[in-house]
Amino acid sequence: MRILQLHCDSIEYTPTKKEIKSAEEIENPQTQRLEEVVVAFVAIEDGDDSSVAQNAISQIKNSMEKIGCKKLLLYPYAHLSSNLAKPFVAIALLKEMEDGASDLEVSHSPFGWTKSYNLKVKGHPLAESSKVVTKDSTDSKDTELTSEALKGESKIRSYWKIMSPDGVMSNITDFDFSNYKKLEILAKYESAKVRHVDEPPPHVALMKKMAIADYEPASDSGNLRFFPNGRLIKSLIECYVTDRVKEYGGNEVETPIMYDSEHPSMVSYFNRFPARQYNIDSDGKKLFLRFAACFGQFLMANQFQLSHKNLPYRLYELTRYSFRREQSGELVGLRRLRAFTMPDCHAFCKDLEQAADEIKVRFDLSQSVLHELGIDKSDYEMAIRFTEDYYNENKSSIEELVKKHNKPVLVEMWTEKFFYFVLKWEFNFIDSTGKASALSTDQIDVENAERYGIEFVDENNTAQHPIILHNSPSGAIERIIYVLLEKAAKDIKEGRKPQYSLWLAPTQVRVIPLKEEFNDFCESLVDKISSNDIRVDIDDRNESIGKRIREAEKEWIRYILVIGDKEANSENLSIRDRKTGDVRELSFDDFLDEINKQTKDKPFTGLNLPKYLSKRPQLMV
RNA sequence: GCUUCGGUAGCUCAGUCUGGUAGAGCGUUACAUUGGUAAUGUAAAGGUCACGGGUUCAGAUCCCGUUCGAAGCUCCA
Repeated sequence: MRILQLHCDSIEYTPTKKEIKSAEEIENPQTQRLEEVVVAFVAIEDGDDSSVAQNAISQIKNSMEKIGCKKLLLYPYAHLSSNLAKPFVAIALLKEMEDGASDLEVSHSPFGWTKSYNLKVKGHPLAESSKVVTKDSTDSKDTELTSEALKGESKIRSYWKIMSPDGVMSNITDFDFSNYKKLEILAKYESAKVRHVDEPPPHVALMKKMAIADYEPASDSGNLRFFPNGRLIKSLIECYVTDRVKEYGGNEVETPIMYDSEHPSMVSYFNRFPARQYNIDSDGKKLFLRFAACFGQFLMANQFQLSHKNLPYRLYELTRYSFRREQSGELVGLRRLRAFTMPDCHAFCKDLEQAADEIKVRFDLSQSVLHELGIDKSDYEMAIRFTEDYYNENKSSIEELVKKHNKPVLVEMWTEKFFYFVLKWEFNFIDSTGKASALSTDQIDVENAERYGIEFVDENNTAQHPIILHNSPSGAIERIIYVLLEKAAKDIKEGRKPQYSLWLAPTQVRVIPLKEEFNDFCESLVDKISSNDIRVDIDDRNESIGKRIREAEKEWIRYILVIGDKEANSENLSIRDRKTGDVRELSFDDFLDEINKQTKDKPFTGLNLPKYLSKRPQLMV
């Protein structure tokens, strides 16, 4: 950071025009005049951080004390350096310096504007000085860039409670958890931050063994690859969630995966929520990979002409991918990734009342989607967080959500609004190692409509900012697969057969010819079955019948048809049902019915592997 | 990101403490076998012991660094 400090009789400056896109918004670009003031021209350089800003402001304050001046103007002045920091960093640090001098009469001239100015510098020896403050010259115990938002977060004050379905709140220490063990884990996990695990989560081995997904060493950590089985499962889940959101009223859109971090909306957002994101330098443009679908949808909604009659209006996108550069130590299998697929549905509502109605609809949608994916209420615990003010004014609508869940929920009450939302709920899956992971979530956002300039015209023909809800009905798709695999691992551990929901099974029916001479018969049988939208394959390998059945079992294939003389000459099919382990006789049509009943209302896609096992490479053991 | 532990055949792992010819099972390939509801038999191929450096007559083994993974911490808009 470079500073030119001048003790002036007076300064007069006039903002004339914005120099960069991310220039600070100002109310009135009028001429400002200050008298008996220290003007600090400041250039914030690449690499400067919070510690540099603190150091700089304390040096300025020191010298001001010497000359006995109480008035400070921070004047962002790019021309002192050729190695400037990114604007959003600069704005944050400037703000931090201003806050650090709140005991003085302090102000700053607008950032990012061309200004004309006129100043009269005093004639005493200490009137002019320059300073260079760098990280090296600063005691750098805090090397991370700490913005106001991050510092604010550590200062957040909140109270943890448990709310029963009847709306009664109790302290965590008073609540009887004996019937709610998982809620107790969540409560301890969140509030006391108690975590101890000494084994890797079992889904990591399963995702490889079942040839679903694996780490890709040639990429960055947390960027997985999905094998044909995994792609098929993921694709079906993606389709299903999208279908359900569209049915609810979401309009699917597609937006870019990278954004300009110097775009004004981003600057303001980053200033509030500095992210760990992937950055890309492209021809001098500072791009970042999106970490949510919010930007794309908000920037799009900004262009829409909205009337109160259009609301609630719902936009939806399934991001493949969202990127978050999570700390390397936090990445695990399919639970926590750096690149993940996230359904994200925003509802623009005209006021808090409409938002409270809308959030109920989405709450039901989320529970229903999870249920159909194979995740029941008993598998997750609900947490709800809100500001004290929101609670006092909307008590009954909060209680209604808790009542819908019909189990006690973890409550976090914030004394102030720290984030952009006033309420947030989420469903947390607790795995066998006691780790909590959020699945579905919804938020009531009262800030971003203004930040992104989203407006609707109300009944009185006045422009207003809508309230925005942020719902992911399922949470990340990878995380859904993680939950399904963790549940399967639990089944294995407790002696039950793990299984896929039939609509998600990579192979639904396997046909095994007893001898080569039945291959033709099997071929036509398989064609007949697959023409009814069923994923069926043929194990034509030269292996014993026992071995081929065993391998089908290991792949969790629900139905096995062994074809020999008896079957080739029979009207009926002999079906080995893995669920029971028995062999049943069924007519072809009854068999189709049985399958269709289980896959009804679910998306279908064809077999994603070679039809013949003899043509299939082994991907994983 | 920090601390700790780990990386040996395609996979799962022994061997490392105590330095001296690279091991097993599964899988793969070939041949035989044509089966009746959870593993047919025989044989073969397959390894710069993660990468780079050091100590030593000699390093998978001991030491240092890097990288990837795991657990804990921190974090999760």
